[in-house]
Amino acid sequence: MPRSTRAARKPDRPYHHGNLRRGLLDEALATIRAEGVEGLTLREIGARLGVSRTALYRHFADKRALLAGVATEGFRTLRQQLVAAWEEGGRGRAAFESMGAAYVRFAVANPSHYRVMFGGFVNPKACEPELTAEAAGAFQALVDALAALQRDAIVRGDDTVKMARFVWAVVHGVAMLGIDGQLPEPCGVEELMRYALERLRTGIDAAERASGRRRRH
Amino acid sequence: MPRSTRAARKPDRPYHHGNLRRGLLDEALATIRAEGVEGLTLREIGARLGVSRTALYRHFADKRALLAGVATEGFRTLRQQLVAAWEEGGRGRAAFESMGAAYVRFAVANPSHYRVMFGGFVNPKACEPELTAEAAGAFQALVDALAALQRDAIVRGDDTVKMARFVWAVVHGVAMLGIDGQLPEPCGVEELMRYALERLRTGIDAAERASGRRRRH
DNA sequence: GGGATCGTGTTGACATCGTCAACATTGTGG
DNA sequence: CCACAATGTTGACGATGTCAACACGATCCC
Repeated sequence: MPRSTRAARKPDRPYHHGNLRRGLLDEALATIRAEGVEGLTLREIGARLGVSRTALYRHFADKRALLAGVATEGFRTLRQQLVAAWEEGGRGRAAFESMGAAYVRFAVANPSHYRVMFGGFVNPKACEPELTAEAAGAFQALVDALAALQRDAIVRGDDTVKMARFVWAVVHGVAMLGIDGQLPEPCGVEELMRYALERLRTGIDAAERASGRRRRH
Repeated sequence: MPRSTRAARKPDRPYHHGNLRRGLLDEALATIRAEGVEGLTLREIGARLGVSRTALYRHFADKRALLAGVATEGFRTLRQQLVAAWEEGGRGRAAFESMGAAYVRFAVANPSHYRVMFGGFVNPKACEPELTAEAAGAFQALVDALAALQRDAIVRGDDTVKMARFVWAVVHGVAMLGIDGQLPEPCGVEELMRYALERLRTGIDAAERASGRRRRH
């Protein structure tokens, strides 16, 4: 029957449908982006791909597995944007703040996708090794940047991973506030992020700290 | 029929079942706590209360409305614990840090409940005025504490709400990391929180900032 | 070249869920 | 005492995730 206007001269067309797994991930992400995570239904994305409802069970064990795949790709994209911001920004302090802005920008631009990544829809318990690996990769981008800043004595010499977790918490929190609409306007996120980066540097204490209390080792 | 061993001399027993709305909220929270948000089913909590499945539609318009109620109570509890930590801690810097610890403790002790509050299951768009009011109340506790610290010149004189948002983002981010199991051990949250409070005070910059750059107005 | 075999997609069916409409029951006010 | 509103029940419906059985298609092995 009319397999729609597909199935053409594409070289990588393994079997019946041209790379269904790819299409499933794309279509799922599109649906999530349009209608939110709750609006995702397996039957609909099957129909939208011109394929039956249970076809995806040959590529994903579960609905959660599909969501895990979407989350995995989200972490991959996020890492790419973080690394790009870091490298294009000159790998200095400005680049670091550019990373923070890129993080929040990603979250605000793709709120539903971001929620799939962090909303607890996927088991963090190593059920999906690829997911945890990709998430760790995105985090590693932040760790690497912080380590570079430490080498240049721009930031404190604390335990890098611990400091990275702190920074991650800050940007994650700002992104969450922005996504949940708990900020005045949509553009309020960027203003809050600017302020957060400032306070991230100097802290919130009243500015009377002398240069004592140095602890380099 | 055996209405179970209830319906006794309780004074506040408006109609057939003794305060069903209260029971629904409690049972829903218990189920969520035990099986997560996804495991909540209206039929099951009805059965667990010895009541039919559609009984709750007399008290909540929707499943989302029930979840909104659970979230509302979560914000109320959270605010109470925040205020308690602040007041019992002496309303000083130590009390402020105690507030942060209390926040994260609440989130880690009730991860599923916390997720209902922030997981996007409820519309932030003023659909539930009581929910937004209670959430604002919890946030206000933080604003009040920060304002007090500002009066005592313990923290910077920045815009209080903006600084409160920043602090909220930090504790929210730390809590999220802890809930998602992205931290080594369960007790890793408290260690990260301790570190986060330290860096919240002093920032992450290398400690060479002179006392210049003061900006009091 | 022709079956065996595995990968891939389809159909049918089922249990479960949220929700609505209609009905029953219970407490309250005139 | 009786209408009435508040509260709870039953039946039913559409939608959904998922499994079992089957059908098609490519590839491999002799």
